[in-house]
Amino acid sequence: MKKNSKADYYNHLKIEKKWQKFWADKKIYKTTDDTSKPKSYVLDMFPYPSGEGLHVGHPKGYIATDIYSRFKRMNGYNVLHPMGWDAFGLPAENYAIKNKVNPEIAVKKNIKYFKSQLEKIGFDYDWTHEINTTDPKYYKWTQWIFLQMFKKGLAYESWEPINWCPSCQTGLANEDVEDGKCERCDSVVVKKPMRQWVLKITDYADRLLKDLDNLNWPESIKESQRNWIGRSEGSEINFDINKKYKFVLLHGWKSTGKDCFLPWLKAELEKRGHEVVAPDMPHPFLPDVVEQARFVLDKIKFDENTILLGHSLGSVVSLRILEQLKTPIKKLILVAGLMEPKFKDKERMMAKYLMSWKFNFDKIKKNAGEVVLLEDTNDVLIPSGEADTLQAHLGGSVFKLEAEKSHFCGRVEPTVLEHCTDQIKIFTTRADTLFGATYLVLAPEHLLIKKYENQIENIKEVKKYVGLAKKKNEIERTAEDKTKTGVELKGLKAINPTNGKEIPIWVADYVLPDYGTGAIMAVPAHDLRDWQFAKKFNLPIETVIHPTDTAKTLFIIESLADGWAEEFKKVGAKIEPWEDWGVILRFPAKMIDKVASLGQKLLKEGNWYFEINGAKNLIIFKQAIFDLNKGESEKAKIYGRKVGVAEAQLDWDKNPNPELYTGKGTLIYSGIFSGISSEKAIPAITKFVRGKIAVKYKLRDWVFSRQRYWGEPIPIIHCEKCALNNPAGRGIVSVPEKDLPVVLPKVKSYAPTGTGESPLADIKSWVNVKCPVCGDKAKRETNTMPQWAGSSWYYLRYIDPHNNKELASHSKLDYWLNNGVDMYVGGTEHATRHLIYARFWHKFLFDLDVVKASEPFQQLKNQGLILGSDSRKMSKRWGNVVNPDEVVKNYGADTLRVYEMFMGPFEQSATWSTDNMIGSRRFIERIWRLASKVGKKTDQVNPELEILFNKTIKKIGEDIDNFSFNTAISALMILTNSLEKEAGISPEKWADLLRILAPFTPHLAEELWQKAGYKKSIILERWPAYDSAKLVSAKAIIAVQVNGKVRGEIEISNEMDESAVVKIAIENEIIKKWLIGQKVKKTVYVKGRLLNFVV
RNA sequence: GCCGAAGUGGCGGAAUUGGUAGACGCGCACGACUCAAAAUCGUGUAUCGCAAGAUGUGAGAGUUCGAUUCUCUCCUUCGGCACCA
Repeated sequence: MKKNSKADYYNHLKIEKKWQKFWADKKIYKTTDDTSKPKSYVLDMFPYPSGEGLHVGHPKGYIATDIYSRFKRMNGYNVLHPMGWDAFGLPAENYAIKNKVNPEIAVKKNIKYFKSQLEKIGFDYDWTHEINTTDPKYYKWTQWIFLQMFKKGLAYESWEPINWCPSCQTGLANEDVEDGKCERCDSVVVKKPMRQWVLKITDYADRLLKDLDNLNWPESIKESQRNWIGRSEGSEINFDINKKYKFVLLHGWKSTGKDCFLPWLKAELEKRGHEVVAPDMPHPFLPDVVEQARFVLDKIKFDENTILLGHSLGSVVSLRILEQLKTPIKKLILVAGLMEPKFKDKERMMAKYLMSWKFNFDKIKKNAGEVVLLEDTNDVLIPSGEADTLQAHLGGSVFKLEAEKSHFCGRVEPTVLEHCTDQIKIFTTRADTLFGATYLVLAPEHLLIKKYENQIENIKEVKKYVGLAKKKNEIERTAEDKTKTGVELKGLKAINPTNGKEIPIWVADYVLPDYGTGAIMAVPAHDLRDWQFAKKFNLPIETVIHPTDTAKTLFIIESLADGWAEEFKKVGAKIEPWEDWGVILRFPAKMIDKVASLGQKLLKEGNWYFEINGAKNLIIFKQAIFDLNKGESEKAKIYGRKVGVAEAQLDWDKNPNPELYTGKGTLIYSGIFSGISSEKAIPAITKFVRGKIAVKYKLRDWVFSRQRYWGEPIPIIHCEKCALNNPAGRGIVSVPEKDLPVVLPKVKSYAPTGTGESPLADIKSWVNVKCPVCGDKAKRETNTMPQWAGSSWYYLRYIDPHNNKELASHSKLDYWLNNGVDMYVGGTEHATRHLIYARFWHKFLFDLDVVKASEPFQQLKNQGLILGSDSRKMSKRWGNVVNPDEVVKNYGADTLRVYEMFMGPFEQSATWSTDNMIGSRRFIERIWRLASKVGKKTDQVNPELEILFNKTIKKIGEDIDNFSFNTAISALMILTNSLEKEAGISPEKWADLLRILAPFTPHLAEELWQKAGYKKSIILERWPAYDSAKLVSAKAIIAVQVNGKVRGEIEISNEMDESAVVKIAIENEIIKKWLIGQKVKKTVYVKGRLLNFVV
């Protein structure tokens, strides 16, 4: 008390209040749009203003951005560091329901409290940029963005079953569900079919994934997003269904024999077991349709199992035939069909006069069964749109395709074949295992089950299973110890396209309806789930992949010259005779190199060898000679197959007890693909079975409707009259932009109705409106947007928060967001929701040319949690919440700031300890006391201090840039410790210290700055520069090692070269002791660090 | 199961183009100041050992003159995804 007069006492309450008022009065932190300066946009994830207020964990990120933004200001940047409120959402609404008050009121109160808490910590926010997502002036633009998405087809209505939380009484997005439970309340989510608005985020899946690579974000967040998007590349492959039909194929004008795809189609269909008749028509060069129809009817019987296919003029014949039938056929396929003489070439226009073009379409329609119309988009003979005309008379489905040759004149027309047979499309990432597909599995929701209802023998059993599966919720369906259930669709079989084998079709709930095609091929030998299923239901298991690294390698030669057998045995080969013409050598894969070099020697002695497809198979032929160096490997392979090498491989590894192997490897038992690697087989087999490479994502479209009150109304109007006028548009009319915002009305009851309608539906005066298009009676959409809507674009509004013409001015957006937000800080909990949604919206706005950069947040940092003193998450439930107001009151805002930054690495979680905080308080008080030394004369100048100052200034700058605040503060403490040892501090050094301290402890720095006689705010000062020539001291103490162990220390000066340093070292008494009697083999000198003697 | 991050004193943590492990802070011990206490200041503080010295960064191996840092195998903790074909 005697030493410290009252005025000298560090009174944090007084000082902090004083400077907070000063900053506010002088508008120190006002952001300007001065575009001559470089900009730095520093952003915090804005809080949801809950009733509980902030706890000490919340400000951790805000303190970091505050330090960072102050540092940027001092380095000449124009800084935007705003704050606002994400205030829509369930807690406010639930509070409103309970207390029967408008949530607006609670939100206002909470914001006021939050703001007062933040202001006490001394942040440099420019409050003139404050925003609130529940302000109609703000959500006007949220609605506007929604409308732009609607216009582009990215917002659509859907009736698909969605996740419904029975407790929150609202639909949820996929992202809101964790382990089948509602993320918010932990209730088990159920599937509920209902009308909802959905945003097509999947259109952006590829870009959302790719652009992650260039972001300066924590790897873990990027990885989470990659997992969430879940891209997988695979193949879509069609499996024919084995229903056998009688096909009647009718060719067109002149298109007989080889000029047409029909012979090929006939062969393909016959291969699949169908009966096919393809008659050659009479007078093909001068056709008479009536005559041809009669000809066919005389020759061929039609029944309910017949499929009639007509190509070109053959389609006209088909129509004539159908007119005359007594009973309907199965299916009519018209390929490049026509019903009027509309040929483009003159010769064929004769047809107009050759025959009658009048048809009894009622009769035809009755007899046609299922109708399929195929049109070539590049048809040179008949005009486009003919299929549509036919459809108008016959019904059925039109497919507009690109034929192999115009007018379907290719000799091979796969698309036609596809429409002839019924198929199941599957998605697989392992097309290499296709030969091992022994059954198919459909999801219970698969449409095919309904289509084949009449042909499934056990349809009752199937329907029962499907019904049960649909009732199950996500948890029941996926968890349950993963026990497999399922039912076979009896009477139906699929055909494995690789080998034509019939395989059973099952329905099982382990196949999900909304991923891939909702159907899979099951390869039990190489997939765990299929394996479990096959074991349970006793389905065949066929091994087709062998692990490459453990594979025995096969080696076939015709005969071995003398001595060679011995050579091969030496490298571990076993030799057996093969067939009646050669021998097989088997050897472990790891010996491949040695065997190969023996093979090389054989080659030189006049034998020839080749390697099949890079698999570790070595095959030598004596009689056939193929020189691989002359590019004859293909020929050699063909020869190999001819002499049965591929077959030999099939026999080689037959295992009566197949085992599960899910890895990739070398193909076996896969026909001509045997011996090649999985990687090569995937595209090759896909092509072989006419599948196509396809990409699937796990990401689902964003369910955007909430059946709750407290959210942005979706700006859509439903009009029945418009729906009648234009059925395709379904009467969905967007609210005209001039009528935005659609303001959330006041209601009597905020409680959700539970019926899937929002409480807004009850307000007749609000719901009933005039249709903006036709003026008729219409109704407003009553769903609201999810909480994530407002936060998906808020960083844009901060830039120009009061603009009532646009969401923000173009020029300001260009300046502040030319490369996105520079620094974004928040918690990891937003990895797969806010951060994906915001990227999606930003990319959409980028496509609209609203923003310049394709990504919103260039750099992202995640703050670690602050846990309660019991190491649990701070929560009212545990009673471990610490209110920053208390800490600020008792220890001061600056102490809180230093402590939170010094607790540990920024991204790591740390346990709160009020005891530990005392260190930060002491540090601040030590600096306070240091002020008394300023200007006092020092006895002698300390050159080391100069070095330390320069080093510290450099380090702090780098550390702030890297968010390494804990080490920055440590460096400040080291500097302070050394200054305490000085008798006096020069005013210049003092000013430097205060300036590097200012971002961390702004109140303290301002106070001491003012005391030192400066008038302007310290935050307007420039960051001190360091002298890079003064970073290393002239003298250094280095370690001396003997054989890598530290044995002593010596003092050297920096200019000394190695020999000088060695000289000092060997004269050192302690070192000497370790070198006596030893011979120094080598010395290693690391400049300024250490010297090592190797003895 | 797949992917990612991490494991260092009593505690929070520091140190990476491979170069003195434990900076800085908390705590603790002793001392100074005081009638006394608090505050403050000083000294010490990885482990074993009186010492010389030995050991030591989750475990084990390897590369190297030298490894917390690089390679391999394994263990533990945390996070993401998960019947996703």
